[in-house]
Amino acid sequence: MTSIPELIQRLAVVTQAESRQLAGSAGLQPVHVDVLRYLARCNRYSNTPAAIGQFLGSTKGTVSQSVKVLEREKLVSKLSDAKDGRVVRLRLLKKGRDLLSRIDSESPMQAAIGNLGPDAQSTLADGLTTLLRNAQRLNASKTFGVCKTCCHFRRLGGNEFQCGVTGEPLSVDDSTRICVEHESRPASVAGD
Amino acid sequence: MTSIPELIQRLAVVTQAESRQLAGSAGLQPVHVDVLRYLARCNRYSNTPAAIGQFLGSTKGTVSQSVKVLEREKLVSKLSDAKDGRVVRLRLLKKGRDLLSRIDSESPMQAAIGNLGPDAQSTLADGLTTLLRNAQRLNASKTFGVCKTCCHFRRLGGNEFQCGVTGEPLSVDDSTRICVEHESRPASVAGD
DNA sequence: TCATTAAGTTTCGAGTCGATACTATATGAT
DNA sequence: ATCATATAGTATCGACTCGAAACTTAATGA
Repeated sequence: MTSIPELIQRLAVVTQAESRQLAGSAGLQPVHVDVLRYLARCNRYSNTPAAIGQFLGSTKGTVSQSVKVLEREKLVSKLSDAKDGRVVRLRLLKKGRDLLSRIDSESPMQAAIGNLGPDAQSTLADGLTTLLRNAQRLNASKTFGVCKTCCHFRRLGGNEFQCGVTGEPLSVDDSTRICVEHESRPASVAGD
Repeated sequence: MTSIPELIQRLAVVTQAESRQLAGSAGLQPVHVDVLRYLARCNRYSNTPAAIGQFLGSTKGTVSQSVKVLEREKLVSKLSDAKDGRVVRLRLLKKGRDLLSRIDSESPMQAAIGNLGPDAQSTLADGLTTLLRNAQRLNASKTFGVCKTCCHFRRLGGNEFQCGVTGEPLSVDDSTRICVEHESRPASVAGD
């Protein structure tokens, strides 16, 4: 019986090694793939270098460098925000999207999860979720959840939603995307 | 409900950020701590640069560099093997051991796991173990388990054990240490 | 004895990463 | 309106990782 920290570390090593290999086959570093994956999952408020830095736990300097590489490789494009001239908006280009799906389809880790059986998957997901929430709370790090699970998420009725922070309407698709502004709802249904 | 790969990735980011901070406070990189932790857990057959490389999924060149740093910082010492002049044996020095325990005691992730409750912990450990085994099998990577769970582990009777590969006797302590030569036993008790 | 293999080291180039200094745009208090 | 301050991002530096390749030394085997 191995301890949980050791298991997580092992899993992280395997994941990292796999990521290095898959990213390397495209001439990239693991972080670059992490950035692409984030951009594929985040909502329209969260596609900025600053948000990436918070999501990946790195500084703006590092993010700036990484983005430069991705831009050079035509995987991502920059455009500056219309309202605030300081902020840069990042767009995942087709080449980036294709790269991501290729990588995901070749990932043995993904396959390993698929081999797990639905029950095992859902209990594992539950355990990991609680652990992650705990760790994030103790580390005082952002939760970065999906819109739907945020305390500012308002259901207007039917398939109409609204963000309590910006007041903007949200589509069904919006509601499943990752947001920087995400705040967990005070544990309602989730097991403790 | 977030997907398992995403949960693992989030957990890895939090762990990595935490590790960077804790390692950084000692003037080290995360990898250095990983090496120290491995040396604290491995058995007498497995304290070589080559084994570290396999355990951490990096090349011998990289390991050589990292070990050089650890040696410079007096956290680890080298001595060459008596039987085989090519192999280097690494010893974790007191300063290294102390650093490790300080880091572990300050880790919010450790605390988060502690907050989990015994039942949640054991089901989580089970899920992670199966997932890890699957991933390792698919990645054709070494399992690196503890002696006790190896297919070459022989129980002689009482507290006397033996390694089927080297033929050497193993103590109780030996049997709980990580080994490079580890091979999983063909799934006997472990749940699928 | 000589080729081959294995364990480590060294060096190189691209890149991460934290730190720091910097630019440019927004915001807020007087 | 002005000026201090905060925020988003960029640029540069030094220590380090990492893969690759060349190299050294020691073991192994035909």
